Amino acid sequence: MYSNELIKGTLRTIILSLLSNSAQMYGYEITKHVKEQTEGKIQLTEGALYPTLHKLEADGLLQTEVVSIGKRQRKYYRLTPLGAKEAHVRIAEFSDFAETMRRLLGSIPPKTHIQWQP
Amino acid sequence: MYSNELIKGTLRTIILSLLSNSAQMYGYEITKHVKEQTEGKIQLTEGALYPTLHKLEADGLLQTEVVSIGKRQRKYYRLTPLGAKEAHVRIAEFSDFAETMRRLLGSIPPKTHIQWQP
DNA sequence: GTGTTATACATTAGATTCTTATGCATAACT
DNA sequence: AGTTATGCATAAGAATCTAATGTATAACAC
Repeated sequence: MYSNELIKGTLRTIILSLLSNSAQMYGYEITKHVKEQTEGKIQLTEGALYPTLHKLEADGLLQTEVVSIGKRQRKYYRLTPLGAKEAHVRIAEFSDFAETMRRLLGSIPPKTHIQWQP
Repeated sequence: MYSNELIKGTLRTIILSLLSNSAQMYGYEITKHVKEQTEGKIQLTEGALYPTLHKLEADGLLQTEVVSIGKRQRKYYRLTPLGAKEAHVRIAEFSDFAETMRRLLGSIPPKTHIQWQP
């Protein structure tokens, strides 16, 4: 598990990214998916997730559909067209940010040996 | 300039990393260095920087030395042994985190070609 | 058949940390 | 003489996370 502060600020990006890879997901599903995909290194808490989902919906980036499973209810979220655009922007931004940080931190050895050809 | 939230949580890591690459730096110098190295994409604000420096010092990760330049004063920060350890941990952690996010966001194609079998 | 775990939503008090603004002062440039 | 750069610092308010709590259904084990 990473230090909490590192994950801060990436929650929106994670949600938007997951929803751009699958038609729709519900909250609980998102937490499980992230936990599995990251081998438990990133674990979203409900107290952070649900308010953020509500915020993204209020901002017009997500739309919801409530589906009944027996007597339980799932609230499925999917990207609006605006949300799809935002997802692409956020994903690209994180990629750029990670590269900028890699250079700034400097001391991170590249995984594969790259011979730079001028 | 990246969206503010993306930078959140990386300030400690940035400070510790810079100080592990140079013997000592002062606050203003840190802001200038980060701005230049990132081509303006990351700009630290004083309201965020100084409280964090004070916190790191209070936590025993940094030690200070005030130097007079004419009538002005600079407060130089350097890593304590504990801070040096923490720097390595943080830098490695960010590297790991970035890789985890890369896989999670999926926006970068995997190195090996995967044929999905329905 | 009942205790535990998993599923599924949500809210809240408190803590942390950032933004934006302000304040003070020296030095350099134009 | 006025503007910009250097250099420290604090503070009110905003944003967002943590940890806890709450409610309820369903599955599984024994």
